Amino acid sequence: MGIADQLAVIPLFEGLPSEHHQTLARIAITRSYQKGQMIFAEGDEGTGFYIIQSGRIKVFKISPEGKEQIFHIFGPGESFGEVAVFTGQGFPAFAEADAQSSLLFFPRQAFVALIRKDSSLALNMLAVLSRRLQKFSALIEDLSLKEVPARLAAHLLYLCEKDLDANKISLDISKGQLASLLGTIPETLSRIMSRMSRQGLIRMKGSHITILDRQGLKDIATEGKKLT
Amino acid sequence: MGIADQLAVIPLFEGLPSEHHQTLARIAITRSYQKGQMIFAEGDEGTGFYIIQSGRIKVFKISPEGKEQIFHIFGPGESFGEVAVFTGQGFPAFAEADAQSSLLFFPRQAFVALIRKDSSLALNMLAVLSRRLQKFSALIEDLSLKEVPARLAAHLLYLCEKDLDANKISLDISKGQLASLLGTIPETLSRIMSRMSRQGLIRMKGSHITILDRQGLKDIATEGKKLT
DNA sequence: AATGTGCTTTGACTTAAGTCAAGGACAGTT
DNA sequence: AACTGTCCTTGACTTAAGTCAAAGCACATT
Repeated sequence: MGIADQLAVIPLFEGLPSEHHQTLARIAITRSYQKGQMIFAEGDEGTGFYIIQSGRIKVFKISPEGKEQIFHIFGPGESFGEVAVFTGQGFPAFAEADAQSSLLFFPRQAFVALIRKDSSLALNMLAVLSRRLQKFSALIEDLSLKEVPARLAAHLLYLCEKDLDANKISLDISKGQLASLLGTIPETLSRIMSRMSRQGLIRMKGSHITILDRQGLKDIATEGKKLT
Repeated sequence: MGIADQLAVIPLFEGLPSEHHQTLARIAITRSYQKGQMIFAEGDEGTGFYIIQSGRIKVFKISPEGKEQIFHIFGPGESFGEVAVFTGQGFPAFAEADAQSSLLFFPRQAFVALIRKDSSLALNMLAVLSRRLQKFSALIEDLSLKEVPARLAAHLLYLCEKDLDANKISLDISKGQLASLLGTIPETLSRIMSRMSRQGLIRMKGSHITILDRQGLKDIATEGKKLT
C-alpha cells in the first residue's frame, strides 16, 4: 500500500480529493525513531509537523526539578507538532518516541502551500486543533479544579469507553507514565489505586484493571465525592 | 467607522481582501452584555463565535465546590468560542462579561462558508488557535510543574513586558481574579505577594505593583529557586 | 461624616500530595 | 534456579496550599 492510500484514511486528510493525497505523499518524508529517541525539543524551530505511521509518541514538558508532565500520548494516524507550523515560533514542548516508531514528516512551506489550495484540508486541520484545545481545557480543569482521585476515576472511565469490552481495561502505558499524564507521581497514583481497590471500586492485577463500580467512579470523577 | 473597517484591523482578519471584510460585516450580529452577564455556558451548542468590540470577557470553568479557574481574559479585538465552531460540539467552558461589553457574533454556517472561500482567513484562524494552544500548554506546565510563587513571578514579568513602562504594573483585574487566573485562591495569592514584598522583590500599593528585583523574579519563575 | 458592601489581608488550622528511602514483584537473561 | 534491572508499592515524614473565620481597608452612597 502506497503512502497516499495510508493518508486517505487518517482523519486529518479525510475527504480530500485523491490528487491531494498524492501531493501530500510526495512532500512527506519518512523518518524512523528508536524508543527513547527525541524527535524535537522545546524551543526547536518548527520546520514542519509529523504524522505517526506506527509506534507511539509522547509530548511532554519537564520542570527544572525533573518532574515530567505528559501532555499527550499519540498513536498511529495522529499528528503532532502542528502548532509550531502555524505560529512560526518554536515547538512548545518536547516529543520523544515511546516505542520504535515510523513517522511522516511534512515540511512547513510545502504543507502551508497545500492548505492554501484546499480549504477542506484547512477545515480538517482546524477541527484537529480545536479538538486538541478541548482536551487541553479538560486537562487544565483537572489540574486546577480536581484532585488526583477524580482525575484517575475520569481517566479509567474514559479508557473503558473505547476499550468497549464492558469493564476490563488493560493499560498500554506504564503506571509511571499514567501518573505523569494525570499530573502526579507514581507513589501517589499507587496509593490512590490501592484505596480504590480497598473500597471495591476497581480490581487491579498488574496492568489489568477491572471496573467494579462504575457509578462510584463517576461520583468521584464528576461530583465532588471523596475517596475515603 | 463601519464594522468592516473595524474588522480590517483585528489580527484574525488581517490581510484579507476588503470585500471579505464587507461580507464578514454583513454576517456579524452585534450583541451587548452587562457586567456579570453570561454569554454561554459549558455544553451550550456552539452556533458561532464572538469578537470583542469593547469590554472584557472571561472564559472559565467551575468545580463542583465552586472554585473557579479562569482560562483567559479577552479584550477588544480578540475572539473566543471558536473551538465549538470547528468541533461541532458544545462550548467547553463558560464565558461571562467582566464589564459592560459589546460583541460581534459570527454564525457558524456563514463563517465556515467564508473560510472555504478564503484560505488566508483559514490560515489566520489556524494561527489564532495555535497561539491559544501554546498559551494553554504554558498554563498546563505552570499548574502541574510549578508552584504558585513561580506562576505569579512569571505573570508579573509578563505584564511588565507589555506595559512597557519599565517596572510599574497596574493590575486591571481584581486580585481575586488574578488568583483564579493563576490557579489559586485570593488568600494564597495575598500571602505570596506579601512574602515577595518582604523580600524586596516587589513593592505593592493597592493595584499598583513595582518590580524591584527583576532578576530575582526571573529566578523564581524559571529556575527552581524558592521564595523564603 | 457615617454607613455599608465588596475586596484584601492575616491568623490558626487541616489536608492532599510530594519526598525520601526501603522493600517487593516481575520479566528477561544467563 | 539464581541474577539483574526496572517498575511498583509501602511507610514515615514534610510541605505547599487550601479552609474557615475574623479583621482591616477602600470606595461609593446616603
